[in-house]
Amino acid sequence: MEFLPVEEQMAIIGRGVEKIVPEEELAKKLEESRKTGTPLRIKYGIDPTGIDLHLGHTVPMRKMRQFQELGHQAVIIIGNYTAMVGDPSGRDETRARLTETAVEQNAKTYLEQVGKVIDLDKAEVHRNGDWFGKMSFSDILTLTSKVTIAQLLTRDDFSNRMKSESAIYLHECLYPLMQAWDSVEIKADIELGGTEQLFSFMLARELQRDEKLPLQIGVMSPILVGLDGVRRMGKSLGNYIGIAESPYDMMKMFMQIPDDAMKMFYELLTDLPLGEVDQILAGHPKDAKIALGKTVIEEYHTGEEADEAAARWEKEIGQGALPEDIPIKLLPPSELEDGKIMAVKLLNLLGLCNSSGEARRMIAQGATYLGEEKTRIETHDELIAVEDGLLVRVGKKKICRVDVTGN
RNA sequence: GGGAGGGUUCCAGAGCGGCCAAAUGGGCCAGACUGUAAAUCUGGUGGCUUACGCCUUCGCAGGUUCGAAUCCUGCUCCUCCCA
Repeated sequence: MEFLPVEEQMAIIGRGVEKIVPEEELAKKLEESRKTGTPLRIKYGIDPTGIDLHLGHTVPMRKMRQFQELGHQAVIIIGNYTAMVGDPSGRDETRARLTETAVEQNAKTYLEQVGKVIDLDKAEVHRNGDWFGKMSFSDILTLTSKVTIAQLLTRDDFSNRMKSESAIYLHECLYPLMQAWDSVEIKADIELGGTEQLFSFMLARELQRDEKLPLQIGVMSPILVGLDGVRRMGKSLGNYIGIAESPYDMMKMFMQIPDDAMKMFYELLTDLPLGEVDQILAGHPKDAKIALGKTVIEEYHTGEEADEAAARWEKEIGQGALPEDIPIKLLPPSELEDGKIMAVKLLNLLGLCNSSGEARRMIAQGATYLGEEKTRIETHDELIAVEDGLLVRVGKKKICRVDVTGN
């Protein structure tokens, strides 16, 4: 097996990485691997806790792919047991525990998605239940005797919870230990993850030392921010772009990120040379954002689809053209009087507003429009003459056509 | 087992027995602005009603009172402290 010179490998690995600990050992490992022709074992663990992976997850995953391209061995851990605990990292409350079957289902869809980024044919995939499931209680005792409570409590997430008097459950304390033990089991040389994983990564080294194994190195990516550009991209915050989403949906979301966040997105989600990125960012922010969206969308869909999505965005949002797919909502003709209906009732019946109170508010705020030419509805008791195919919209996002014919 | 403090509208978090559908902040929605955004500013954010108004909500169940989110009793759940 031929490997690139160490410096070249380091350059690729170093991109978009916040911390490598301990950094000096990485070069040594690479050196060693190159000399002996042995690929390094790169670990990345995912807990199948939900269904959708989002771009935040892809940051370490992309790093993994780069390692693969450099000729190293990808080792994916499906944390089916850790998922049952719930990672306390960066959380201020206990995660709901998942059942074994739910986890198993998630694991399947996860792998499909992971396969979009990582070359699964060349990767080892393990479930940590394979070893944790076999542990006896005394094995667990041995493992738990490696860490002190004080060590655990130094972690931010735990100490914050202590301060705010919220609960820390015993099983949560095992999480970092379990994650660390995975590294022992698979003899990891390098582990990928976000910066919040530092504690577990270091713990893994201690366990490996105990087992007389080579110590792993942590390669930690920065935390990708979400659509708000501030908080981390995460499912619970609802600010994420899922990798299974349609090209157009992705494009819309990309266009929503704050300008300032673009640089980070470029760095972490694309392979474009950073010099080129700077050039793009020096241009018009809107163009830069479209280019960003296209580049990323291409990875999960096709180039044509990415182009289409961009064109459609330009048309529908940029120029305010009508969307391609306007839902048609039935309005029972019996609701009409002389072909007319009260504005509030109309919005409510079409499901554009959840209650007539909301409809009233929307109208008062000037958020309701009729027809192609976007005539505003002025008052809540206005009588609207409804014709088949009438376009009704509320705000920017809700729109439909009325069907009064009953078919 | 003992003690203390809590459970309020999406979240956090105020709340004097009447002026509480309930402060404030966040989130979210809308409007203005704009290159999409962000930021900013403005408004909105239980339900029903054309309107006056009405109805349901403050862990649960009762009670005191003309009147309770606010007082009392029981239950329940949560957190902390001592053992």
